Amino acid sequence: MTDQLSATLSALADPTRRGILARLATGEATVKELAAPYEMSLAAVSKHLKVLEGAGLISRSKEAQWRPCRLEAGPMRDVAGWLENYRRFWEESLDQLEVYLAELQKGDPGGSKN
Amino acid sequence: MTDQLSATLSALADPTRRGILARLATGEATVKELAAPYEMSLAAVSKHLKVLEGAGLISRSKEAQWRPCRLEAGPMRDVAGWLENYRRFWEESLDQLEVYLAELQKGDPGGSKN
DNA sequence: GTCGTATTTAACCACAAAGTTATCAACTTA
DNA sequence: TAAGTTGATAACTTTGTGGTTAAATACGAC
Repeated sequence: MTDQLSATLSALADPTRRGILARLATGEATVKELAAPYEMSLAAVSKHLKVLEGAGLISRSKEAQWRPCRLEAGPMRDVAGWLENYRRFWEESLDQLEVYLAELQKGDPGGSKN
Repeated sequence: MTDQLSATLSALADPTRRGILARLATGEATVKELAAPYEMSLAAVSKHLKVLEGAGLISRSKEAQWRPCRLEAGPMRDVAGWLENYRRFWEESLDQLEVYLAELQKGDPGGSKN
């Protein structure tokens, strides 16, 4: 799992980490603040932050004894870009569903035109 | 990792599995065909396919002793949808970069207008 | 310097993931 | 029926992940 895209997807695959990102979308926050909504220990959240930082999804600054985190959405752009390769497939399948539904409504006159 | 989005992201986080999906984007393929590009055993690829199927990213039909796989891109749409929540952040950061570069070119007359 | 707060690190545990080889099952064909 | 092909499954090993508690670090306040 050495490549960047894998690291990003893997970081995003955890609901706790996605929750942290959602919180950071509203602005910077300290580790303690980020940990508040979760029942797990602060150490566990700290590890999640390390994963997110490793994937480049957050950055951390220093401010006295606090280490405020901020969202860095750059890597998500890469994911979105990769997904674009497949957009036509999920749109296509919608199209096919629409075609199917249309055929149903017409009473299927000529059902299989392929 | 019970939720659908986590399952999808986790399935996509593996480069072998993404390779398999890329191959399937060109059309249906059997397990053996999908395994050909990789050095790992057929059993390992079979497990990857199970993960992809579990995430709803592929479907498998039966055809004699073959089990041809096809791409099912539906779950990717959910990922793309989730990512949309963050698009403004990566676009915003690009904007800020552009602003910064523009200021540099102008020789920074009034550098910090915030 | 000591105390309290914020955060990280270390050591550990349980479990899941990714791979292996060997075996089994389903199907086609001779 | 026997043999070959395709694929899945079982048992196992290794490594990674997500969590724990306890100790260490960094800083501000007193």
